[in-house]
Amino acid sequence: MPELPEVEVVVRGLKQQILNCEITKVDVLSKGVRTRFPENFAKNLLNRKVIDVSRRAKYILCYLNMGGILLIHLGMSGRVIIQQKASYAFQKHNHLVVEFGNKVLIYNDYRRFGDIKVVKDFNPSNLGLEPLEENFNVKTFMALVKDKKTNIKSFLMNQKYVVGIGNIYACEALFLSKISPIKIASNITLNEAQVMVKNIKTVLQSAIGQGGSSLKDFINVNGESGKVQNNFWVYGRKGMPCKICKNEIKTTKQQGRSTFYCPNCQGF
DNA sequence: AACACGCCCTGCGCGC
DNA sequence: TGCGCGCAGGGCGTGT
Repeated sequence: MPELPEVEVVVRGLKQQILNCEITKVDVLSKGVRTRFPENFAKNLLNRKVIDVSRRAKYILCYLNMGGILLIHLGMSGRVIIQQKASYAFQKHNHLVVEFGNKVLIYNDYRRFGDIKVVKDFNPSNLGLEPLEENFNVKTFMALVKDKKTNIKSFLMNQKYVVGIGNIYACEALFLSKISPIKIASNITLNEAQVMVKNIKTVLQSAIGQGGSSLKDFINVNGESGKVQNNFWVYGRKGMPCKICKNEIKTTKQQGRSTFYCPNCQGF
């Protein structure tokens, strides 16, 4: 599911729902997701208060009092849902239930590509620029693409350069920028970089405003779907007419993932 | 070093 | 109706 906008939507929902709330009970319902829950996982969380919720890349960071961060990554199919405790009912693939008095936070993930753990701090050295921050700009973008022999789509999706962009928003940003997904990153011109930086910010920001993209899995903490999927330019539109030039949208594979593009608009 | 690929999982839609 | 196949938004480990 989740790229930057979807994770951001979840983070904002969590802020509204569990900020300053104390963890009153933790139910571990499975062995874990991508990695196993450690022995002391539940005990570590008990009686601690959520003092802030933020996002770094596609990670959700729930800061706890007395130090430490509950770190959640949604993988492909992870969902974080907040419900009234009274209306909670077990669903298949629920892995974790964290109670905050009369509210519960549920982590559900059928593919188990997500990750949940408590960490002391979170400053990974392998995460790149936040695309919505000011230091993601033409200058930093040009510095990054310099010498990169990989194609621009793979570059955009590589979290060590720019974070938060996955398959959907890479396709969408490249389409809006009229750039071929197979263009070699180092061949990006200054003019193209300007257009791309602007479009990446716009696409992500607009998706946040629309509550994210819900293909099949994504819902926010209140169980609601996003709306971006109704407005994709190219993603998922194979064989359909380009919304700009009416030519047929095509797909190709890059690094094992589907790329959607307009051959006419993007020159490929 | 930089890059490509396979794999971790479950579920769904499609063609036969 | 049922089965097998391919495919799905991420990220990591491994190989070249």
